[in-house]
Amino acid sequence: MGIITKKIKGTEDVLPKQSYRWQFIENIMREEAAKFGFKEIRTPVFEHTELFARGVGSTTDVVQKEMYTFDTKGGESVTLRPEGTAGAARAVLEHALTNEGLPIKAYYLTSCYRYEKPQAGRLREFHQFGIEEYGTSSPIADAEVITLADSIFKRLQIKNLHLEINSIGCPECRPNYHKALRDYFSEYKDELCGTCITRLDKNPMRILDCKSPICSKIAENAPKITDFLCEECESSFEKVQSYLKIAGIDYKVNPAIVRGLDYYTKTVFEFVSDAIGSQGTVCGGGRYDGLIEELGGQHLPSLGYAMGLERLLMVMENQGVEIPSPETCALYVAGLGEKAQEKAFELIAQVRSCGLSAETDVVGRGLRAQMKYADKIGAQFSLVLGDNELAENRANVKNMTTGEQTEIALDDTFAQNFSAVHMTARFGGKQL
RNA sequence: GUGGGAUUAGCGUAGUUGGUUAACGCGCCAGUUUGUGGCACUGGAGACCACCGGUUCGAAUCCGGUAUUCCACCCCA
Repeated sequence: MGIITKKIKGTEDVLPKQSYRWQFIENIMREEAAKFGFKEIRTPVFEHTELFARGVGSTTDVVQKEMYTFDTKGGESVTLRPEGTAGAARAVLEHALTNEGLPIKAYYLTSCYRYEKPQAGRLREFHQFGIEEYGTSSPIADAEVITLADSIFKRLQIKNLHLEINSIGCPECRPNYHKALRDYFSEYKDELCGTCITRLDKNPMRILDCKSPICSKIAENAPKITDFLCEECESSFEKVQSYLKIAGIDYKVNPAIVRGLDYYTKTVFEFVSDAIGSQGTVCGGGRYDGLIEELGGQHLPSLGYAMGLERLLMVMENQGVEIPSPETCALYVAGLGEKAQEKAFELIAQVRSCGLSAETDVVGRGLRAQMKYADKIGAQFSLVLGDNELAENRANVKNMTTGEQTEIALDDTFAQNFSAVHMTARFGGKQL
């Protein structure tokens, strides 16, 4: 296959036959977000590289080795967004949205780009639904956004998701914890894996997350963040948990949950599925109270998360969740000859303006082939137009499921009458 | 970036002591006389056997490299 007919590594096409699956979950996300008072924000697919370096954190893997960065003709460095929060935060600052009242509640539904090696549940272009809430430090907000995620998963009929939460402290208490971790792990410096030795300096919390058997063995007895949280962080974490209980959401505190993006503080959480292989995190997020300040704004406590659409779809597929099929064509009009084609063209226009879908032949097929096509696209009704029908100005509308035929006049009342027949067949005569 | 598996028509597959027209199912297109789909039958289109190179009289088949894909590590959604 030549290069021009081959998609770029790590990207996916969503074909016409499949797109309804995406639309299904996207619609649910939009609806649930609206119920919780979140409005969509759309930001550009690329931003100044510096925004991600500052926002996401220049020491993170995402920034260091996974960004699609390039220079424009004007000589500025821009980057395809590797995640959604930085752009949203930038927009909040740029448009001074804080002046419109707090909290600012927004969601996004977009593509993101990371130059990673593709595998199950991981692509280079992938799609996220994300929640952003700026201007609240209250634990009730933490619980609310988690509740929103939970209600989306419920409507998606996803089973066996585990919510794991943790608190990674704030700039007040985290340094103490980092120190304790460094002291502890330094004892084992000879045994730790290579990457963990670098982590010792840069971000010792990541060692807790290491999958190497030796490191994770050592990490078992490492100091726990929960013993180092300051009063503020501790009480906040407790309140988040009590609100989750009120909401009836099961969770597990997992001290090993450490986010890989630098902006997180206090509450962090993940929803994890075991149905899709090793990339099981279907939703991840938490608080980022320092982000807006980091980007040059005033202190504005904030939080949010993102869920991966591809991963969600994979879970649903593996769990056999039934996604309602899209409506099929209500009426297919088969025409015999040019006169009939013209009439067919006129009739389908009439039906469409009545709010129903209608099609006719556009490739010049014979009657039999047209009927086969009508069957293939799942047309609910069909109608054959020939000389007889044109002469009498009447035709039979055929119910493709039952074979039953109903005679309808081919005049201005056609669409109305067809609509009535269609309605009767679909809803058993009950008008909605 | 590291490691393992895979790669034959649109899709799913068959094809080993290397031998000439690469097979099957599904799908697609058309027909089965006269104006009606699903079933059945008939016919047709569609593959330089991922790419490049090597071994050989001869390679889909053996060897090497590249690409892509799947899976795992890393990291994350």
